[in-house]
Amino acid sequence: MRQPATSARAATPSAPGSVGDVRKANLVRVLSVIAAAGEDQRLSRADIAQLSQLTKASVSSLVADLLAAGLVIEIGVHRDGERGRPSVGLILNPTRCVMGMEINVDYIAAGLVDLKGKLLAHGILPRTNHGSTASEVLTALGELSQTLQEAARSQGLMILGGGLAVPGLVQEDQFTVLQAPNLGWVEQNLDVASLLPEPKTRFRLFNEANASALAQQQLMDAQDRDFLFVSGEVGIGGGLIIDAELFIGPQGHAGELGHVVIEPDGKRCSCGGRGCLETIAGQEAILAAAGLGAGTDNASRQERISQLYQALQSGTDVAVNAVAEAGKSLGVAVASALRLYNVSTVVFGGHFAALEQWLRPAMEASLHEHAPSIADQARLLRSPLGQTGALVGAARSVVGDLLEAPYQLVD
Amino acid sequence: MRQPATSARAATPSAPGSVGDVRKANLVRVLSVIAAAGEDQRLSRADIAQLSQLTKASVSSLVADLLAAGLVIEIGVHRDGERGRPSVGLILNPTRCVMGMEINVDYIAAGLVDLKGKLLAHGILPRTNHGSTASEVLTALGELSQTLQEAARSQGLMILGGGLAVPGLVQEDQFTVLQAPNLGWVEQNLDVASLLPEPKTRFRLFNEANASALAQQQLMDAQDRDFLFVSGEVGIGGGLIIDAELFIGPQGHAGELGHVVIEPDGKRCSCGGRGCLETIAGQEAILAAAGLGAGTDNASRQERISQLYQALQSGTDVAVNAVAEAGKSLGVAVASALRLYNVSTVVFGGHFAALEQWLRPAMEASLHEHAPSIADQARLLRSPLGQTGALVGAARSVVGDLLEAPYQLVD
DNA sequence: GCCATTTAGTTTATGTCCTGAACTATATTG
DNA sequence: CAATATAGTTCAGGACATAAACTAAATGGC
Repeated sequence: MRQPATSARAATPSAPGSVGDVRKANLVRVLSVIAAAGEDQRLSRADIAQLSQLTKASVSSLVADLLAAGLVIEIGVHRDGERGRPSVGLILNPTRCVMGMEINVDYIAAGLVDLKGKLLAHGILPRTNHGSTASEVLTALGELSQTLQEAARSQGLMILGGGLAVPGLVQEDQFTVLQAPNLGWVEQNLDVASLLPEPKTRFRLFNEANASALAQQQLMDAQDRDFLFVSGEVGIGGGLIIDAELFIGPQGHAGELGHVVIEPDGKRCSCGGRGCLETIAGQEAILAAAGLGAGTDNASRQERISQLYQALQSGTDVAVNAVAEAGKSLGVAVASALRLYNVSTVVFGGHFAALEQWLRPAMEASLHEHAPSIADQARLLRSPLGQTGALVGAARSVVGDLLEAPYQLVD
Repeated sequence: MRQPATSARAATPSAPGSVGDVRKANLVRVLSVIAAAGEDQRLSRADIAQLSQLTKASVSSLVADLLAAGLVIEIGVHRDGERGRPSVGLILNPTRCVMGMEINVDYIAAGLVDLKGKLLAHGILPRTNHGSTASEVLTALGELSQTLQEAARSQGLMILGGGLAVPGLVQEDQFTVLQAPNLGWVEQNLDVASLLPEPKTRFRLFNEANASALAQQQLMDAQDRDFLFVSGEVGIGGGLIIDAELFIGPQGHAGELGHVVIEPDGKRCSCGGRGCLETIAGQEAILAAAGLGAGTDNASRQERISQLYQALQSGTDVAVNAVAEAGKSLGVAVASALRLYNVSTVVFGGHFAALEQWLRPAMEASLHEHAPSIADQARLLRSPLGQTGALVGAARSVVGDLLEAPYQLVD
């Protein structure tokens, strides 16, 4: 069971090498040119020919297929003030979309993302998922999905596929969650068939940090082709983008920054190890260090987190120090990760984004202390992604798959 | 799914998408089938047609081009005991080769590697390169190369390209060594033009650990498509193979295991950081911990290393403990790296291979302590590569490039 | 108002390359 | 020596990109 390892993409058809493959490749080429166009840009066939290095004749023929497949539509345009025959604008079909979904510890979410990667509609439902079985959660998510499917119908949107993000290790090809300690799941098989209406063309399962990294990618400059996204949720996840592609490693679990060893003689971790980053910079670890550990005042985690922010705002030493300590450890983990991956940009999301002002000084100092030769080029960014980040990323990745295999939709 | 950055291969021609590209792809396909054949296997055109999924007609035509390019030769075969027209055997041209070279701290080396990846001839010249300028070392290497070129001439071998491995960070596209602290080099531009005879088709520069990883790959089972090679030389390098391709990261420096942070409050490292693996498990660190630090008895490093092995053989506590301590730290670094890369096989080369029996127990214990959930699946192997490893790997990689771009040689 | 100019897009002839089927070449078996 | 089996080549046909010619539809100058 060989997995496409580094990107989990439907690899270029490696079957025979016939002339037909050229057309497949060129369909992708044309489509990617159209997809890369700016928001209000309406490329003509002539523009595409120039950008894609194909001839006008080829482009016309390829575009005809894409129109037939419904991936692209024509928009008549009369360019004022210029001579010559006016061009016909071509854009990605705005009525085609993909459903993105997320199951997190404290909520479920779903939304519709168009072929441009824009979130058209979404719903977030608070829900305590820890302890629920997968099927219970999926039932709730299925209802949320139904609501969005109706919204899609009323707006004339066609749903072409779906992506689901969960906070844990996944085995994508079998729709299985291998481990999601924060959900209390071990080896849960997800029956995702009911989440989407027919005809879906593709459904994929993602780790939450990986999906968020994909969403973050959309927000970055086009030249930022490499970065590490660090997701501070209940656990600490990581998603790595290399050469503008998600790098997931041989079994799809690369980027697990939360279990990088920071203190060889440190505390026991939930993973069974010792001294992992999560034991110092995980949500519960920070809370505990700030004197707000589980059980304090019988408060829920949400309440304790609120208390933490209050304490930070008022400058309470124990809280400030707890976060600074986490920042120091994050700096160490980042130093090692940057060395191993050879990336120079790190984007922090989740509670790390929220804690930024208290985290950053210690983190930067630690990075300079432990890897001065790369610290100066390193960029540490705060992610603006909110609760919809993971679902958008999951959907966007499925959109990417569709755009890279348009011939599956061409008759 | 573009791939260039992660594998540094001559990417599939991403220019226009013409019918001619099909032929290029099919040339590669046919050639890779021939290259994948066993040592004594002589595939016929019919065999190739079956294995490559192409028709006999196509294969005949493609093979004709490969014969013309000199990459493949025919060997007449009469298969006894079978009916039908006998087949004509096809094998990679055994008279084509690539020169692999290495500059290390204590020696320079060069050798000829055929298209099958076999080392045909080689020379190793002890030389203290630390302190020499790049041009001095290259002059010496050029002489060694001349010797091998004469050997090649006398055996009728044609040299198609070359690869050079150095113990440091390289910028391949400019033939520049950015840093090689153990050679005392900073930003050295290598004038490699004189190292090879014309017509060379390709020359590449490698980090030593990366090149060794490529050589190790040749020794692994075909299904071992992912592993981390850890090279214990004067420094500690790493080479990562993902999905049977070298992963070098955005700037080509991924895998720097030597500067993973093991002890956040540890010793200052030569890289400027603190607590890096090299400060504990580097050659000098182990020697120092064993009471054989630089300057001891005015002995050279080679002599001190000999003393270390003697002390280990006789069970001297301080030496045994020094190596065990290094093993523990290696276990920590490996735990983090396996988590970040999601590979499960690690191969140890250089002095780590030599120290295996003293290193392994502590390393395994440490890995189980710090990452028990993955330690059981992890395989820690000892590399049998000797001093020719890096040069073979560098050459083999260039061979791979040639076999993946045969159309450059086809008229 | 008309014609030259300009740009968009289509049509057509051509060449490349793969495919499948027919065909040739060369062996073994009875 | 004929039947059979396997290897490899030849040839007609189709898919596709290309370049150049051609049609379509606007603007601008006179």
